[in-house]
Amino acid sequence: MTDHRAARSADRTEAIMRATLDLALEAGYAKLSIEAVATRAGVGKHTIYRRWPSKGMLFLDAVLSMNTEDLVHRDTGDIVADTREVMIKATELLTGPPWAPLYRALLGEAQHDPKVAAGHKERFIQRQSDDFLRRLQTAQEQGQIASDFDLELAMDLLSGALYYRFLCTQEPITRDYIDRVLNAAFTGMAPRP
Amino acid sequence: MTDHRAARSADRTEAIMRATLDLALEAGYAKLSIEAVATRAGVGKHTIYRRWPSKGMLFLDAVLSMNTEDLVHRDTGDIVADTREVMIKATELLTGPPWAPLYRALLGEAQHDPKVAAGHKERFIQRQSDDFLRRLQTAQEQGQIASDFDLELAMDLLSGALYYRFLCTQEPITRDYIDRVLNAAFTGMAPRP
DNA sequence: CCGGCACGGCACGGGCCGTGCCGATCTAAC
DNA sequence: GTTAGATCGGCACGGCCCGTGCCGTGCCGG
Repeated sequence: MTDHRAARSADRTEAIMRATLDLALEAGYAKLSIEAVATRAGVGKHTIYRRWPSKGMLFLDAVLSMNTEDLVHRDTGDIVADTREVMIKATELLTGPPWAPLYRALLGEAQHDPKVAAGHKERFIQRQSDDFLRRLQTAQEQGQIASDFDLELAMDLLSGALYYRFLCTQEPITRDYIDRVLNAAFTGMAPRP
Repeated sequence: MTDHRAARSADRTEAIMRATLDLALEAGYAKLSIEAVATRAGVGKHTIYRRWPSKGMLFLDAVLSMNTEDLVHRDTGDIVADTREVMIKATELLTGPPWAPLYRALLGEAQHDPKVAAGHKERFIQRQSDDFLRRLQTAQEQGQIASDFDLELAMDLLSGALYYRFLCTQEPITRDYIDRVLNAAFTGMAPRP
């Protein structure tokens, strides 16, 4: 049966990604080596090189195999509340254990490897942005966002503040901070008469 | 004379950092090795290890040895124009040749090495933020920014959008984009009656 | 029964790590 | 002037990991 062959192959792939995440959590991404992954997964190095072209792409697949189905914007009619909900969930997921060091290492690797950067953008950022943009459009049509406001820029402002904290200042992102970001982005810096 | 000793030492330090930048520009940070730097600088490996604890910290010093004196906010009385000027200068400096790949690699390394992250934050981010915050306070006192607006958040919104583009989506940051960011941050997303 | 295919295991040359040791050079103290 | 100390470049080492061959095995499809 071909099913058996495919199933065996999928099992191996999953075992390799599992071993990758385990080792990365134990010793850090810097210490991660193909040899160690192969040994941990009970697999020959060829079996890894046959599936992934580099350590970065393997790590990308491993990290993105996590469940992100619940990072979807609901539509309760309140754009601020719905956005806040997803921002909190995303922050807790990506900057809390166990994913914080993994996601941080992934973004770090993306700065060194363009293929990892492209994969992350296409398979994670893009996916979240599309969903977010759809929700923003609905809100704009309902008059909850200024009709001439650039929605792509809204995403950059909101996401940017969180990523800036995560990647540059590396300070904790609290719920209070998220509230302040939302409030600031909606009210704007300009003085109100 | 002690001057001679200190001068020789400083010369070596500078030669090592120079060789580091040269090699990083030629072959990329990933290919950078202490051995190659030592050979290029005409120096023993010990001389490098005596000065820096890791490749990351050497690279941090090398990159930060660039001139950033001109990234200072002027005060012409127009906060938008002054901010725009620095945002453009900073973007051209950090995302254009020859510093783009170097600064990108530095941020990538900062995700793997906490000491590099701390050094970058303390010696670059903090320096820029302090200057920016001072200029924002003046503007707020003059009524160009809403009196109750969180100025730290203003920096996160403006800087965040640029860093998000640079590190996550890796799309070009044009002057038009900077203008749109400024405009969006000042007007806010909320509908205006 | 046999052909092919993916596999685990092993070994290889090569590169770089971080660390010792050596001899040369220069400084500072006596 | 001589000597003790510090710093240097050069060299070599064991160790780790890279990416790639090769071999023998077991499982599937024909």
